[in-house]
Amino acid sequence: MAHASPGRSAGNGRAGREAYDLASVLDIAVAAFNDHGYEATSMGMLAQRLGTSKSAVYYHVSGKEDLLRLALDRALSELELVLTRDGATKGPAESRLRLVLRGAVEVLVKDLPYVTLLLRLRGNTEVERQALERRRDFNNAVAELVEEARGAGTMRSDIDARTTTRLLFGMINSIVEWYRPGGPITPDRLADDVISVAFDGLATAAD
Amino acid sequence: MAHASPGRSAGNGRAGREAYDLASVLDIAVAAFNDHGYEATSMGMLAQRLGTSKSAVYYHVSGKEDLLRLALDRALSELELVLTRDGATKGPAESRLRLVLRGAVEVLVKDLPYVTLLLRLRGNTEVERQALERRRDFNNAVAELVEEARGAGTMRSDIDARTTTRLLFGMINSIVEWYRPGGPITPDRLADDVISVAFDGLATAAD
DNA sequence: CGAGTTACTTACTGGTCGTTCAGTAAACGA
DNA sequence: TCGTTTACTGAACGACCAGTAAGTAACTCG
Repeated sequence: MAHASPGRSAGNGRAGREAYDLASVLDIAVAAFNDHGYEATSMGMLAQRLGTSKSAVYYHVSGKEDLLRLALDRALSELELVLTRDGATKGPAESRLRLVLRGAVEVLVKDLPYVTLLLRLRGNTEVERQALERRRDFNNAVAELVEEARGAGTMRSDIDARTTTRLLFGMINSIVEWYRPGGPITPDRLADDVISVAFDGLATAAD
Repeated sequence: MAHASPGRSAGNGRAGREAYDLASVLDIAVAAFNDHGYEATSMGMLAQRLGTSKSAVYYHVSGKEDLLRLALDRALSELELVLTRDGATKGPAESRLRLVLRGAVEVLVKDLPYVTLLLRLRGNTEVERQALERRRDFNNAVAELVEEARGAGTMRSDIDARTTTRLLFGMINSIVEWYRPGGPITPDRLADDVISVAFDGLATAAD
């Protein structure tokens, strides 16, 4: 029984049968993890969604935790790349901050399921704890930009810096809970809106 | 072996042995649910945290889902009460909105673990779906206040109303992920900060 | 001191979990 | 066609899961 589902790669010059490629397996695994939670997702459920058997999955990955590790690494790598983009390392702190925030929103939308998984971690296994540490490093990098912008006088300083950063991330990260690509709002527009609300607030501009 | 742990109620005039009271069982269950996720938390784990046996837990509650239902009902009831507070039903839309948001932050802090559990729901069981529906009703009530305030001209209208409300909730709800009572920031100050950032933004006031 | 009520304990059931293993079907090069 | 490599299949394993059944210890009341 040949499977016609996407994610198959055949005729690639290698010997042996056609196979699922890892990326497809990962996509489906991440979707399942987000639907039911990582721990509550069984390997049997993954196999069912892939249209194969449990043991077939084990041919591609070494175990359940391996899938989680691969998925989290993808999300984190993309986020970390944002910090090294042109414009994120030079210039006034506020414009660097805006650029990094915009980049974060873009990554969040582009790899929505992967970042969603990352943002829901609780840190109960070593894999999760290491991912949380990398995420904390990213957050700290952004927090430093906030501090710099406060020092430069372009951001308000009447509120605790940590609180500021956390509220900022709270707003941005919440996107994974409701934004779905293909809707009326483009990713570009979303980034504009988020940054505008974050910096200027929801009240009518008072000038 | 008499247990000296808190959450025991003895000498209350009833016949029979002293017992855990439901509130303590619920507190510990909610903490465990938040640590590991609801589905990944076993009744055995709950029993261990309570210092009893699995079947002892079943004497107090009819099952695992019952614990979830009780916990979610508590969080939702408190949030719904905020909508009926004095000042939340009369007056200008913006001040009503500010009052409701402040109330939401207060409930969020007072019943932090319970609201945390509510905010992490995925809707995989009937109990979860019903709780999500009540939560959506609450969100819609706040969304109406936002619409009114926009109509009155006190809130900016250049950004989609749904997006506005979602970013607002994103910021507020993120509190459960980092705020811990007993720290340097009082709940009152937290509410002030959140509402100030939401309405006026993070940029230095331009006047 | 019983009698009655409450709050358990110990032992167990059927089912599901992540993972493994021995065997095999399908594609390839020679 | 044959041998090799690749990608599986189906069955099984021990551990753990939510929930149950039957017995019993602890307490109050009369």
